[in-house]
Amino acid sequence: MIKQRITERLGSIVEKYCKEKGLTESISFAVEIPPKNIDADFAVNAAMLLAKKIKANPRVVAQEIINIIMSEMADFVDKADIAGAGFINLRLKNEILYKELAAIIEQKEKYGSLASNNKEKIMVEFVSANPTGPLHIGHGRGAAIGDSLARVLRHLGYNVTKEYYLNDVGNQMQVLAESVRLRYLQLKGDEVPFLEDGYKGEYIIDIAKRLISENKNINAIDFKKEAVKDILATIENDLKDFSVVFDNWFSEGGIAVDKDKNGKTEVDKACEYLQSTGNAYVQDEALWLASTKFGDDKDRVLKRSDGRYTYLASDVAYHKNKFERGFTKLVNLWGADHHGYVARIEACVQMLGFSKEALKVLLYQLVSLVRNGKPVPMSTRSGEFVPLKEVVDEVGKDACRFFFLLRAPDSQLEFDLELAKKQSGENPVFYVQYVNARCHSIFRESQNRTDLNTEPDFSLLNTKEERELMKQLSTFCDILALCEKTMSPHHFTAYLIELADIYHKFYEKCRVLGDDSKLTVSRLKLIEAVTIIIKNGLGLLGVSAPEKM
RNA sequence: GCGCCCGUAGCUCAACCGGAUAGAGCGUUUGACUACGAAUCAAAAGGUUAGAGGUUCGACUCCUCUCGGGCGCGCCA
Repeated sequence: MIKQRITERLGSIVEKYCKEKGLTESISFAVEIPPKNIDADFAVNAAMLLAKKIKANPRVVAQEIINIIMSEMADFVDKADIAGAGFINLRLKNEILYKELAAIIEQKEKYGSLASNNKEKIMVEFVSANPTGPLHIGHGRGAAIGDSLARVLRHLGYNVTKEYYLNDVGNQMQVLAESVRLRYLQLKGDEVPFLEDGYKGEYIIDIAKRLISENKNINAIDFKKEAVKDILATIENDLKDFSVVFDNWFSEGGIAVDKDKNGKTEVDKACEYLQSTGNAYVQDEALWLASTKFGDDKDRVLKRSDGRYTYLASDVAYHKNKFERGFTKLVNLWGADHHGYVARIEACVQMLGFSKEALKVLLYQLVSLVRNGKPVPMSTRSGEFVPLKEVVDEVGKDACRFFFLLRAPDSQLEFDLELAKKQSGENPVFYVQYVNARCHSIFRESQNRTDLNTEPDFSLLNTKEERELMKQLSTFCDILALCEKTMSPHHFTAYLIELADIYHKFYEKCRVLGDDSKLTVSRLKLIEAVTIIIKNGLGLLGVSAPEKM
């Protein structure tokens, strides 16, 4: 928030300066956090950029801008000086930090929320794993990223819907049904061979066992329906244990199977619409999507020559449906193995009359598993996959989510199962949670004091450690903005680790419960703000903030 | 063969539109508990940012090429 305000005010100063120098347009400069060895709160590169434009000495330009800053932003800036090639380094007035501290304490969990001015309807679609087996660890990464992103966007005031797209039609469903049926027969004693490409997991046998225990006639059993029912229940439960709850589960059957009064499905209608607008055409008895018109490298089949639709046709109809439900921004979170699909779905969105920006496809790299130094294959059909549930049960939901969000989605993530199972301080989540526990321990201890019935005076918070702490607390909003800009919540893990680091240093140097009542009360307020930010930040990541550990 | 992503400390990874001495955690070494939780802190060691060239005041970041890893290239989902 502070950074944003500084940027705005500097913007008008720079603009004014540009006019004075006869430039027709202003420049876009950056306000940054300087490296740790520099004793300043913010660094501005405007002078260097301007110097280039007006062909002047950057340090001279910097001095001229500093003169304006010192006269126009005296309420904000304590000190401004030139460094290096022409950086303008600013030191904030402490009063600004005190004000921010007060805002955190007053607004609590609402701090940083912009609920009033932003109501855009956003859909975040993620996980969307086929209902053919339990979620594995790769789905977990998508779940953690998607859910946390949704939490961040909600905190920023967007009207967010989390949706799971359910591919409950198609070949794989037949294979699933057949897999269960064959297991059922085998359990009954028939020596039928199993499908080579069938689903070989133990859960298939469990489903068959349940069906046998219900003692129904085999002809009365809808194997597909029963299998999907059990598997979905498992998926939903595993997600719940991972603190992920969807607002909506969208069935592909609803658009590919269900028909309106004219006997048409939504997929039929979407394809007709594309044809009517010249974006789909018939060739070799198949219906093609002219996706090359919007940047794809080849056109794609929507309807095969035998009359069956492809998966893409359903997906077109699905995205059309999303827009029809009033969403103006769609976020799709896909595993990187689907990246070849991005171009064609972006083409679809444009064919449906929306801008390319209305859809954001986020790819996350797959998780590679290591167990005892050996890579673990992860195909759902191999029967050797590692379920999300197994890892969550062993390392805990908090550690698991934090771990997934520790890295940028673009990075391949190596998940060492043996390492993840170690429930020790090696996991950074404990380091962050420990801050909260320590603060609450002090709160409990402070109950024994009778002299704390006085108003805080923030101006007593003037050590280097306290100032660092207040600064870090005040950048919470900047991290929110960064997550929005990059559409990734992972910045919060780094932020919280840094906050924890600063807090622990503060803890060593500044005793909270001291002889001076006024100072004690002020520091109690400071660490109250710390607990608020830790709890908010961890909350955005779907991680708990225990008061005792 | 073509396309997308990645390559940063021993390991796993950060680095906010291109910015200052590239940062954390783990691991290693050495210190610190008779006041709020040592799940902590202080200090040390560890780097030609895969390689080569280019753009510029300035490149981990942008461009070109090479090498290496992952993934994708079907009238499958």
